[in-house]
Amino acid sequence: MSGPVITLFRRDLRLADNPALAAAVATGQPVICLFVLDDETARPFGGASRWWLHHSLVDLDRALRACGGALILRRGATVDVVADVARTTGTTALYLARRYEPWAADQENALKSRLEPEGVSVRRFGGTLLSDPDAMRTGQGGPFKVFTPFYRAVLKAVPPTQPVLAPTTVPAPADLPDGDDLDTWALLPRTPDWAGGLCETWTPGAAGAHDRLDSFVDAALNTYETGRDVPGIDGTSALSPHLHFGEISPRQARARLCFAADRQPETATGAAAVERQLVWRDFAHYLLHHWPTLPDTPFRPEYASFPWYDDPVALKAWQRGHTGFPLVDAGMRQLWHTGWMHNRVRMVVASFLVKHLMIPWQAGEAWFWDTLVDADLANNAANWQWVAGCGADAAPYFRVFNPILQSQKFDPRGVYLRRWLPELAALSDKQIHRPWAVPPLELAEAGITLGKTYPEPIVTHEAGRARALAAFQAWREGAS
DNA sequence: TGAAATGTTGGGGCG
DNA sequence: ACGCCCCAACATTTC
Repeated sequence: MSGPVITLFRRDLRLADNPALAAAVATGQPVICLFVLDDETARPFGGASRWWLHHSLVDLDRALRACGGALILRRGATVDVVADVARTTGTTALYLARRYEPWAADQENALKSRLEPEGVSVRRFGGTLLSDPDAMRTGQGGPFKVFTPFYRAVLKAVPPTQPVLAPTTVPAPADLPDGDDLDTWALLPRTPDWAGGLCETWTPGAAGAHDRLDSFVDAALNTYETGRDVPGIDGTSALSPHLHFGEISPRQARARLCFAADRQPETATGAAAVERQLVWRDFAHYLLHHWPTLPDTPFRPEYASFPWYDDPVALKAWQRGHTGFPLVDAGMRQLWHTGWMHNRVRMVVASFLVKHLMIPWQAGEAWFWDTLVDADLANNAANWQWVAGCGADAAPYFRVFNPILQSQKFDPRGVYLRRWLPELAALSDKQIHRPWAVPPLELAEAGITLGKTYPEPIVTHEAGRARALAAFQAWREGAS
């Protein structure tokens, strides 16, 4: 009688299309499903992520119980915890999905070197990304630094395939190892409980992920290519947190889009555009895998000497949505309330922080890390660096988003602005994008007192833009 | 996966 | 008829 095997769940909190779990079940041995809360090896979860993780673990445990398994929860350094569970249960093999954070390779190697001398084989699987970052190379043999060639290479190397079905049973060993009670991890906010908006917005877990994908395919896929830029409608998939925690795999999402029955031409267009976004996700993880310093250090090293400002007052105004620019403030308040922000608005608020306020992108990255339910080290770092101009294939520093134009262009009726800034709701569609330019009488009629009910702009667009461009030019001349 | 400044063109009003 | 100007529309370049 051989001992059990361990499936280590990390960012793959699902049963279907989970290669590591499928391989563990295929051994025919009992399977110990283990999740380790490891605040020692990895960067600790942000607040919003902890809320999501709690509910996702509840859902995964429920799904496992429905097919004869159970989820064992432990806390500590992953290598120590796994070694302990393996020793006390007579485990013969460990199955896990690879991760690509800077610490991941070390951790996976440490698991190998600790467990294999004790007779526990370690097998790593994919499933978190569409592509294998080690397999994707340019013609010269180096790693990609530009998105478009990477995108083409991924589409060529990884055609859409059908996901693997969930196992019907996950046989648990007769003697389950001890695990923590999830509530003792205190992942949910207590005093104060700020999670109300999150609860209203999200259903963490695999079932919630597939419901979300279904409703997206029904309601928004055909218009995705243009609708994805309109923050006032549900034009995006909003799958990001589900993908981050692996409640749904990118292959599952892609297959649902690409193999949809009775596809119309616009369905194919929308599917291709979503697929492109999934490859952006792969690209961010690819960059992080090959450049582990991406979360802290500019990809273009010369940016280390860029003269960023240390401005805690402006940073706080940005965080709280008190900049005086309606689109920026609406975005930051959507983030605070729901743990998520529309992608178009993310670009605008990020550009505002690093250009108009000249605050380092790392400060924005840290805030997003704490407040986003989809906080993801790879996406967060790669995208902040992209906006700041110091990333791979980045927008140049002088590309400054105009928060007023973006507002007029993508939210012309002020639908998004009114949803998140009710204090401006009485302004007209024309005026709501720039309340500081509204005549005093009309402001009064709309019940607005600038500086009281809604802030004055903390910097004008023209001055902020000019300051950023001047700093950029002076820095470049000084560097050369 | 910009925006603003600058340059070019062409239609139409008008002396 | 012609030249001149204005300006919108579009293209290019510059930040």
